[in-house]
Amino acid sequence: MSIRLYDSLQQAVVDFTPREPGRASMYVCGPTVQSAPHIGHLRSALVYDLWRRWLAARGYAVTFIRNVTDIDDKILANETDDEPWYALAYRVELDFTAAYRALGILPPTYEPRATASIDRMLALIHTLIERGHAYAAPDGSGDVYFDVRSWPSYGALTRQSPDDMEDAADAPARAKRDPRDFALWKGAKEGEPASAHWESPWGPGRPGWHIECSAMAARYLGEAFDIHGGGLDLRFPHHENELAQSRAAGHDFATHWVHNGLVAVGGQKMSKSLGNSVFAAELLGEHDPAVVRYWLGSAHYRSTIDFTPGSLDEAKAAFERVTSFVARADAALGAAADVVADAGDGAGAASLAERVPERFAAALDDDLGVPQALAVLHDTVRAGNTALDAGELDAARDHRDASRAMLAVLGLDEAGEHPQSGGAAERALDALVSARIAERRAARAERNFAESDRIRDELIAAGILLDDTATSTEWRLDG
RNA sequence: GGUGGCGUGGCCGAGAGGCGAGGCAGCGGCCUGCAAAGCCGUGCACACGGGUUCGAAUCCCGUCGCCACCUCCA
Repeated sequence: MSIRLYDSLQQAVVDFTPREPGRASMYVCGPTVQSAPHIGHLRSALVYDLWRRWLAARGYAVTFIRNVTDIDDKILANETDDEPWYALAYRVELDFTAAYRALGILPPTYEPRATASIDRMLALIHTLIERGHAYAAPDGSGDVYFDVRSWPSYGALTRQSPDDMEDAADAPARAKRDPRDFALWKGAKEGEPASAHWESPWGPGRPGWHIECSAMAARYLGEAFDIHGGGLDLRFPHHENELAQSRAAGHDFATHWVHNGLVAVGGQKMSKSLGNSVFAAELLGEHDPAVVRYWLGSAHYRSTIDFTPGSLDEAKAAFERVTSFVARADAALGAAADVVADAGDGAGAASLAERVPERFAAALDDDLGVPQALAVLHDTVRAGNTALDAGELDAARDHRDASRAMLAVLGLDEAGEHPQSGGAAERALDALVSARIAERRAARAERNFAESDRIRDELIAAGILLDDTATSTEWRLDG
């Protein structure tokens, strides 16, 4: 029952083999905080959140590092007179944090910013030069490049040979030995703010994009760790370059490489030039975040998921099928139970995997098969509803508890709470609605159906749906 | 030019040689005063053409179409 995952480097589904028994270390490429988060960012974060939760549920003590790239060409390009680059980066980082939080993405063990590890990057660059895999540009620019030709296995991750690659557009203009060489360090240029420059042996400048991840992964996870994750679009050049520079520096680096599929919009790639980006703020503002989470998880993590106008409506219907069963079972069984445990770290959560059906666990063990796991969840819901219909409360309780545990593993558990059980506003609403329900029941008892239907229609118009059971009437919001 | 992926019922979306995952929508039924919710039933799906096999959506060959990456990308 070991966990299996698709390793991009080996290009095969392999057993997850932690370096230390019982521990799992993950490094995930976080965002460059240049502009507002979109659904692609959300999906990526969600994928690794699900991996992390499942590893934790399986009893691993997970160390999860996700970086923030807070110094970069594009961040500098987006600064204004009123907002310096670092303020922009920080503001956008807060947007990301808010979106992650809304979606129920657990905070990483640590979230390092690139600008806080410049010294580690410089040390790594120094090592690469010493080992003959990097060189300072001879043109006085202050740039330092990785020497692709000095590293024979360059291209291993994406199975490309440098000879077959298209030349970098900027290659001829720079003092590179090979057009494929990439910048480890970028010398300061005219017009750049002094606050974006750090001292180095090659003069003032700032780090290239890729070196930060190599440096921060080593800093917080060590020179070798278990899983490196990121979006499919980062495979090349970013991850290829990370791999090359870390290995060339003598680090074993990641054992496994995991890449998540991208999000398309109406079948098209989402891009700034097409102007079809769907931003986190609009998505989370217009839809229940739990529904967004359900939708983003409903396709396998490695496949492209397509956002279409009806996507979330369908996800909402499917998800509410589950939550309404849990609510229905709670109402029938009395007080809610106590099933949900913390899924974020290994402690106390190990038994969570034991509370989910075996088929559910097997699906997640097999390269995080969330779609198959959701099928098990829906099967459980059907069985639970059948048990409730038959008045088999013990069976219903088992199915409800199993459903709760599955929702917890998927990070969807908070959304399953009864709306009536919340804060003061909800208690007030419940009191008002319950009064109307009592009036309707009285009307029904007198077989005054015109009146009872009028009350029901009035509530529907207010966005409140009624469910009659044999003994009572439950209400829910038409969210 | 190089590398990787995809094409499954009205829609979404798993699976990977032999009982038709699951969801949404539809239709029929049960329940209900009527609804809603729920339950039961209902689909002869795997781009196309060959081949291998007792048996192919799944393996092989070819064809067509779509997509991603090749130094901005989650």
